[in-house]
Amino acid sequence: MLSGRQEELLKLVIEEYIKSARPVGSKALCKKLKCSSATVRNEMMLLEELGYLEKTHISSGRIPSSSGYRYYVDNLLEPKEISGDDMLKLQTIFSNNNLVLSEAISKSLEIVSDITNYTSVVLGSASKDNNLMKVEVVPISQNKVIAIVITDKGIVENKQINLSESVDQNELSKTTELLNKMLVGTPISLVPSKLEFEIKPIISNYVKNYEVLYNAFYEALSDFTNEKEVRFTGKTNILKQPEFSTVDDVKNIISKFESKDIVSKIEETGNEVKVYIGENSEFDDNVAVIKTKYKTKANEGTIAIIGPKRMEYDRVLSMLEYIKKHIEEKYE
Amino acid sequence: MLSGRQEELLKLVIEEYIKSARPVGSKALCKKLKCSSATVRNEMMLLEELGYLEKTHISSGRIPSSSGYRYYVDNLLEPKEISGDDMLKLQTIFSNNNLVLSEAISKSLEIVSDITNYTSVVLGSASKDNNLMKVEVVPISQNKVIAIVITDKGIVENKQINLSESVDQNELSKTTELLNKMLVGTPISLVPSKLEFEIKPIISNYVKNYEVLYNAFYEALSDFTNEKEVRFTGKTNILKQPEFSTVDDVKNIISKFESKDIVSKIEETGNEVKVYIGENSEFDDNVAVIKTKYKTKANEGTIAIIGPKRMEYDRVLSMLEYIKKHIEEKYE
DNA sequence: TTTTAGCACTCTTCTTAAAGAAGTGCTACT
DNA sequence: AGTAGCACTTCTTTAAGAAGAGTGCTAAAA
Repeated sequence: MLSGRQEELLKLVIEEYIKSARPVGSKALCKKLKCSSATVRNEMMLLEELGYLEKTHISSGRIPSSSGYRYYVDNLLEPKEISGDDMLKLQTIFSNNNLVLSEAISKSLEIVSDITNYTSVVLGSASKDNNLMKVEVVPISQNKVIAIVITDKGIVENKQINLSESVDQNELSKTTELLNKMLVGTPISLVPSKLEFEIKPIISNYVKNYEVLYNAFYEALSDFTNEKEVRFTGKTNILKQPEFSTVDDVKNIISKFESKDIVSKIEETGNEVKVYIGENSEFDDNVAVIKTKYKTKANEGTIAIIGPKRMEYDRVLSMLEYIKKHIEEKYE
Repeated sequence: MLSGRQEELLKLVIEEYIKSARPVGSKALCKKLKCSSATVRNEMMLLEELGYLEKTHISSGRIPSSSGYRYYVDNLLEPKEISGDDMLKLQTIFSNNNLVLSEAISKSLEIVSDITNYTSVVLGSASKDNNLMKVEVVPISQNKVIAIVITDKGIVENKQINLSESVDQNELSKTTELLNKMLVGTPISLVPSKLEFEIKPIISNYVKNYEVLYNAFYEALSDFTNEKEVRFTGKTNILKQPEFSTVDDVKNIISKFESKDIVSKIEETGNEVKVYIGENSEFDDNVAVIKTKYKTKANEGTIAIIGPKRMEYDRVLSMLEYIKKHIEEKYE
């Protein structure tokens, strides 16, 4: 357990480092702690032994370690209200009634990204408790049809299908009718198995190209579950941070942004706004990720801010909380 | 006009520089030109005076200037057939009949990007000569409907609409019916004005929420014309090129990739495969862009490869030509 | 027992110098 | 016209020294 002064010191070091991005020396903190630099040094040694502070080299000032930040976020950060300025900017989004959910999310994260110079990510995903509302098959030429699937939450997916032979108009509408009759109201996740085991046996008798149609629907439906859209804003913002000052750092972080498994790395399951620091972020040792899941009736997904470990935690936390709350209220 | 030997020399310098990425000295070319380094130097001076070669400093070897590359591409590049290996890889795409246009394009450019280590861009855009095939309005809750627009080229757009008051089911289907009757077959570009001037007067009498519906359709339709999708592959590939060795170079090029007006910078109007070098590329002084427009019945757009000026022009040219040709044939 | 002053020490950063390499331009010769 | 030779320029690398920042430790003061 840290003493009051040690906590105070840790806090000062971190906040100073967040501002300046350079190691903090003992002298700089004398006045604020009302003691001499020697005393500060002694305390710093202790904090270093405990793993909260580090040195970049033997005679440098101190920088916070990942667990230093961790301690700071968990224990030292007073639950700060969102600042008036920041709130004002976000309000322009949530007071606009013409925006649909995805726009509101994108735009509000854009604001965060702009004013903080960090990078934001939205991981949109259609929630799995969509129910099928309507199926439509529209022929657009001799051997091309479009399968359209609409859910009760207002999500529309479509898939173009090339048929090997031309399909009879009648067969098509019969199929569609049947599909609608049997599928409307079914949770999307159950549709594929229903297609396979309940509908296929009935319909395969009198529709020649059933296989093809089946596949097309299968693909259109899999877009709901598989395809999680990732939207970045301000990918280059984070490069303005002084921690990315070498070519390799920059290349490294950029290629992480582009990497295929970004989804699994960003996706959040918890319901609170959480802070992941460094190694802990699963993303990159040199960044912190603040993220949360949002959940409305129609959708759920993750919103995240990626910044240097030396990040304005309180500010970002309060903004993300504000956004999450308003999204969930407004699009409930 | 350049002498035979001068052309030969220019070609050798460029090809050597493309391989090595370092200034080419006179000694390196003696054997190939069967003369002494002094002679090579004399010719080099001449080529420098003509603006085709440059020095990085007073006693360095030569590197090609933008107009050097230009001359090379326009006059020295024998129209090279695509190499067997490259062709083989691309054939896997075009022999697959399950791919729709946009997938085929993306995947083939992915291949180019992978094997060349340059960055590729696809600028997809629904062609304007889509005709409206079907309009659908699906209510999903009390005061939410989805407007769906389908064209004869198989493009589907949808827009969710929040209605201020709940809409009568009957009114909705009447409206939809009318819209279909009057709009089917209309070129997409003409739909808005038709909506405004022909349909509005008729319908506004007996549908309360006509304004809202109108706006929704308007927005769904504008997605066809406005929204040009930009898809990059291998954004980080180009960073492997040695010309991007300083932080600023990297940051600079990355932020160009992210910039808003990327569309206008990449979009190509010409029908051939064209090469833009350096300043000429409109994109960045340090890159070359090879691009062409593709055009099928349903779509048109631009495909482009962005690489260093020191790019394997012949290879990329032949691959892009191959891709363009096969796309246009296959999806004609 | 806690705090402080003082000092030697370490490591970084900046500047300068010197040595080596690469390659040119020019002159004079073939 | 082509070539050999050489002085010259510039870059790159390495080394060395000086200045600056900040530490850890010791011993004295509170």
